[in-house]
Amino acid sequence: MTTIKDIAAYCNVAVSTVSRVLNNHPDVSADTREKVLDAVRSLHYVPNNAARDLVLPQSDMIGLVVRGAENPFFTPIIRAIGKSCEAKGYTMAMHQIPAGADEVGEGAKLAQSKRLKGLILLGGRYDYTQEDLKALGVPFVCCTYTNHFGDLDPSAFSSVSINDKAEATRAVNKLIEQGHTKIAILLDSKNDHSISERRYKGYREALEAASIAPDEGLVCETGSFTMAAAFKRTEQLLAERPDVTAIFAVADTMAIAAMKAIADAGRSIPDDISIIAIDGIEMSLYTTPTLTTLVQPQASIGEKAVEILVNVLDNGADCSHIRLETTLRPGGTVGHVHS
Amino acid sequence: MTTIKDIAAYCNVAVSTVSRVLNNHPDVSADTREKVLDAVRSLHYVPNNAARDLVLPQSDMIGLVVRGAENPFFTPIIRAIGKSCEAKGYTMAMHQIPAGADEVGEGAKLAQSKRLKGLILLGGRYDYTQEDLKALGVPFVCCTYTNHFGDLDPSAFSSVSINDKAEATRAVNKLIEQGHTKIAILLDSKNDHSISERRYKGYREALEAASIAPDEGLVCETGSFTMAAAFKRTEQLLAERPDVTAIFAVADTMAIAAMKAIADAGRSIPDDISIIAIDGIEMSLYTTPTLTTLVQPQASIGEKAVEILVNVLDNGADCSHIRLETTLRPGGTVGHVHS
DNA sequence: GTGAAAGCGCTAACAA
DNA sequence: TTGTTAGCGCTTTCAC
Repeated sequence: MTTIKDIAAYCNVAVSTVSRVLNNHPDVSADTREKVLDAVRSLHYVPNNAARDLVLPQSDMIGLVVRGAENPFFTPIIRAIGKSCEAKGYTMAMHQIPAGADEVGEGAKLAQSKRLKGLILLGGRYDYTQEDLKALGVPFVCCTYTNHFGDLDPSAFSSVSINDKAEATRAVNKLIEQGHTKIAILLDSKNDHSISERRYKGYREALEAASIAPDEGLVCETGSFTMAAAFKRTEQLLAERPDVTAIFAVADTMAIAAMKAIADAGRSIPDDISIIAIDGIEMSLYTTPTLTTLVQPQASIGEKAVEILVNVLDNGADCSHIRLETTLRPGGTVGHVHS
Repeated sequence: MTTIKDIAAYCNVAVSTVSRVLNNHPDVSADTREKVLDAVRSLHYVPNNAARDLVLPQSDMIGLVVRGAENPFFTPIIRAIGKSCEAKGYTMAMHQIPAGADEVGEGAKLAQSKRLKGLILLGGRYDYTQEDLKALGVPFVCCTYTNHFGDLDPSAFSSVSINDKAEATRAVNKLIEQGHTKIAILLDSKNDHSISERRYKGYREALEAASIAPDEGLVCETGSFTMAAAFKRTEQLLAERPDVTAIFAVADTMAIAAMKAIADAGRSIPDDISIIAIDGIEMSLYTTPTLTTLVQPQASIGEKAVEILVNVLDNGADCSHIRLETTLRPGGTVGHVHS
């Protein structure tokens, strides 16, 4: 393995000179610079990041901890975060963890072991406590969620998300407007302390405002965000409740699985069953009919997250919370009730 | 930041003792071990990987370079690779690069800067030259592809993939069996030196074997693997060639986009147009009708890749090439020709 | 069973 | 403009 020492020896200069060239310091003569650069190429030198990280007080890295990276909803957000980091002169280090894992613990480890400057947590829990964050030690922003169930002081963390409850209400209202009253909700769990719980609250509020009595038989918990679970649960719903005329799915993926179950059962969308969701993943543009959904501004979510963090890092700005709005993308899955 | 020095001071032992405890060396008294472990917890110690990597001759890391990670086809493979690495006592370091980027160059950098033991390249090019691999320096395995267009000596690299050409032939034969002769192919490019080119060859062979004259008007190049491009190109095909009765898409995502274009054009699947693809992503289970596709054994692909690499690493085994087979998953998108 | 000390590759004072 | 050197946190001989 080639090191700067080898380069230095090869060029008859000191290691510090090589280091200066490598880091684009100004105080090097053009001659020396060229000589070193040549040696770098011909000796196939590649910097050892471990050594660099070790000596540098901090890296220029922003850590991204993604919880459940198999979720296609995150893909465009991740891309946006990567691009924004680069544009601001930072490097993004992504770390994927399973859907159930502890993003704060992982983030803390990442932050220390890689000397991160800051952290973006994508798709985490809504219930951090002050205690949880003790270990973190660097500024961070919660991306796609905030801290509804924890006891965090809003001035101690940042977040970018939609208003899950309000958007859910808005989605369900679209169904109510069409005359639906037998409206099912398809969710992970009523009390997952995460988006399902928040969106369930919004669903209940919409029903209440329209004086529709809640109906436990229409609350379809799946126990996960997988399409397979959503499919099975929808089959069950259709079998048990022939009176249902509309479904609100808390995620596009679940809605797509539900649409399949509905089609398989020989019912038609939207004539027999209407369906609406929240997310706006690429795939939902290609269902037949096109899924009606509240599209989250995925790129903006990613960009804003980086913006907030960099502002804190570079300018010592205060923490902030951004609530973005969804855009209704009318598809063909919501229609008048026929019953 | 807590270091082993702090722990050592706190416990009144030497740093070497702390290091021994941290690395599970046997020569430490139970007492000392406990004391140190306690300190680790209460001082919130997290090892600094940079320092560890620096001093260790090699890390236990296997690098994974994913080219075009937005492709949902890769998701299960990545998961399998991660799990397998862990099971074999290795750590996976994933590095995502854009669809067009140079995976070998990136891999070489990664390998040297992180002192990787080996490398898995996911979704790379088929046309490496000996020269390209000079820089790499560690054993590697090509995952989902092999070296059809380059000049590599098969004994100098490993690969896990399907036989793209043969599987494409198989897919197209399924259409021919149903009486189709006006069979379009939906692909990135006829000469992308990658899966499109290989699968195009298979398509041509199937036609030839069935004495169907090739028809350039039915070769639909999209210039990318995006769904949007596949959708547009299918619209164009339907407009220009009302005689087409079947489509072979080189990827499930493209097939799903095509199905939407067909439905939007008021044609029915499979009555008017049949469609078959290769991949078997989760989403293709939830289209209506269910997509008929040749399912790649995604988990096995990932597992085999790790197995080969670890075998080379641990046992000095030779490079090897594994060709896996797909499984036909009959859906509802292929039917008899009606014309 | 434990400690002292060398050194991994690199950067950044400080000297020259 | 360049060289010398200390030290980042860690592991690992080599003594004791």
